[in-house]
Amino acid sequence: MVSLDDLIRALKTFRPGPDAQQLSVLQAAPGQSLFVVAGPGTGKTTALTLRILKVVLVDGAPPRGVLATTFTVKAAAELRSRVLGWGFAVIDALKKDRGVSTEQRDFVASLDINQVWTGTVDSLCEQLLRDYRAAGTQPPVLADEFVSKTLMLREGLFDNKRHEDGVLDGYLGTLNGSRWNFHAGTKAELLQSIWERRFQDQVDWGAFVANGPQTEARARQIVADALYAYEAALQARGMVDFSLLEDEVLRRLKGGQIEEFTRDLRVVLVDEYQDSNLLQEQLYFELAAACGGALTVVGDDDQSLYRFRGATVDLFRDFPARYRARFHKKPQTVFLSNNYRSTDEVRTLVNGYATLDRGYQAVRVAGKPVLARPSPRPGLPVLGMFRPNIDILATDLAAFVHQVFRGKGYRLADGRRIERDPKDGDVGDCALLCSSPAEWRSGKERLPFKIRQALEALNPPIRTFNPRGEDLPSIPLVQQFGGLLLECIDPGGVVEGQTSGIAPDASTAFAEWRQAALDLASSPAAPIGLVDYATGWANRDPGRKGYEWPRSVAVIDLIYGLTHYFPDLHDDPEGQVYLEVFARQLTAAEQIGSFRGRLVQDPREPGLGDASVRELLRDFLGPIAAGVVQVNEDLLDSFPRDRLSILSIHQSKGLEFPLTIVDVGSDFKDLRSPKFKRMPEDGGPPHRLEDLLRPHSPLGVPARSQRDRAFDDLYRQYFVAFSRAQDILLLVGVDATAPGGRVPNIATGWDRMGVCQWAKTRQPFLRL
DNA sequence: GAACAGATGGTTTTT
DNA sequence: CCATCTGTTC
Repeated sequence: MVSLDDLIRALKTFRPGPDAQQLSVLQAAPGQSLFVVAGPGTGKTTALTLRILKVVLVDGAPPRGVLATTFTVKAAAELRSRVLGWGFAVIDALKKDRGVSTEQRDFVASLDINQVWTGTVDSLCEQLLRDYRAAGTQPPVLADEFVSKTLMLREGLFDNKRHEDGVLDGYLGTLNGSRWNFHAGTKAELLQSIWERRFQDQVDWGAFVANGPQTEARARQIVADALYAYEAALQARGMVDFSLLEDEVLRRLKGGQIEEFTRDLRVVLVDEYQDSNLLQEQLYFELAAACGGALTVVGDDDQSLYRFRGATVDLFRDFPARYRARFHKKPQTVFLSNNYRSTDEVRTLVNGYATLDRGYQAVRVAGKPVLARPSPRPGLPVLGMFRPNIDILATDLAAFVHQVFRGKGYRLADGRRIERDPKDGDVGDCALLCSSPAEWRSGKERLPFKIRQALEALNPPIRTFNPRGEDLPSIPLVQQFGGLLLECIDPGGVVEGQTSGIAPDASTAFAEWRQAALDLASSPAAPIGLVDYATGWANRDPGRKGYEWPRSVAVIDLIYGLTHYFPDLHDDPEGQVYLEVFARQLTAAEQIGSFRGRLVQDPREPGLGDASVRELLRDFLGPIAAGVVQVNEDLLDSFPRDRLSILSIHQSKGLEFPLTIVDVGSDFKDLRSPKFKRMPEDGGPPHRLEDLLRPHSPLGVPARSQRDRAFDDLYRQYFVAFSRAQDILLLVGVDATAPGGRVPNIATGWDRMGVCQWAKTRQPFLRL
């Protein structure tokens, strides 16, 4: 083992050492539980990584005894690369260090940092079920989002025609809050949320079904039936979804069935703890119990954004008390408040924003310090661009971006300039963060659409990157590609016409897709050879004399064959994401269907071929066409350097941009604009779901009203958005919702009492 | 300036 | 479906 000083000396050979706050995270004894409250840009991954290295190098814990989990796949990958990268560098430096004895050198050389376990909770659970099971049993297959959505739709809703049931309809409609846009997909999502919360909140399900108000009794029973059908469908296929997976692992941990794994455990570290739910807390507590309560949690209550997915920020805020109740020891609280990301101006605005609403302070961690800066870092003022309407806003914003990244820079009134980094700066240094990246809302063009148009109209044009901007089934490329797949699999829709169980939305989209494909095929722009290729598939004609069409072909071959005629699907970043959706959904269909994603053609049994087509329509193309399947988060981990990225604030979590543009209200031109996004009057579906299920959970009913929770969520959202900025933060919106405007809006400095704090004092930004 | 009629706008985020 | 906006009329 080496000393802490040795470790820090080694670290300093390639990066600055830890600051005093980070030092207290690594100094604490391995068995000491830590509650690390880390604001944005304060180096929490750094502190976590260093603690891991310290536990291994200084305290001598075997690397395989260290377990570090985070909430997202992206964060897990980052933590892993940091642990390995710094680990190898530190080991390298120690080997060369003259102050280290031969014995110590041998120890260091013997370490295999690779054995440190990093990943998401779900990947941990999956591995535990796979590696530590009773002899002779099969590990369950994990049903990903694609599979579980498809099954919930098919078995939960369409089976027994529950989607036509008036009672269920009314019940889910109330939970949804509005009949607007209320279709099969929405219902399936609500059912899935109830299913997930049941496990996440550890709900006493029997009590929930039996103990509701009399008027709801039948509705609750139908919900229970639907979820049972979904569960049975998973079980029949030997599958588990994320909720069942975690629940099963918790059960086995409690039953001591995974001792082979837990007996080696020395420390457990959890990142992004503010987005944990009760089930996950129980998992962490069980794992920590195996190593004497050596549990370190890191997070930021102000950045908890995933209530709608079951996150309960109270678990983070109340961690010291909850830990004590379980382990009868006190965790040590450490605040990381030195912000290394942003300029003083941005930091000041972020600090002011977190404390602007009195009601919000009650849900924050007690005694949390403001973000500080060890040494001053003055920059340019925070900027605000507000315009009379969205068209002028889009034009002016496009011009601004163009001047900065393709022109001579943008000149402020005082002469200072905003310029791209002269070395390697490009539009990729800038991101537009919105509450939703959708380009359209009820047939109207939103800012992401208008900014795309405006940027493309400039010289030279700037393209945007926004794979989630459009409704997937209505993207022309998706329609053409999907239409060709349809025509190849089921020419003329003959089998489709005889197939039940295709959602009405999917049928409509299918018709559009087929038309788009036919239009493409008959247009002069049709790729050469495409028609012949597709006709070959449609006629099941191998096109060569002496060859026969195989009895069974994998549809993945068709996908790759067709891709050949759509270069955008592999060359264009957005196209790649769309292709991935088709490939993933086909994999899902393979896993749940009986034809394994294959197209069968058997002259002796014509019914078999039709059945394979039916399965592909229902399980492969149907969910994409119905809009149930969305572009997945981890499909877009890197952003093109030469495009303006448009992303939701949720997607931006954990990222930072030199120039961050936040849409604080391009949609809010008058008081008719949606209140739930700016000044809620009551809670939304996630808050209603909490109130519905928490009475039957150990968590108990939430202490705050739905409305207050809705406000809290909005403050957190814009806190995250504003704190992404490194150098320049630019807030954009329409005049009506600018501070002093008449449209109340949390994002422009209003508190929940209806007072605009930013209008009372000097505005915290410079108007452009 | 009040009262009325007809038009308008419109639920988000996702492992 | 409903709150709000806009225009018209007195």
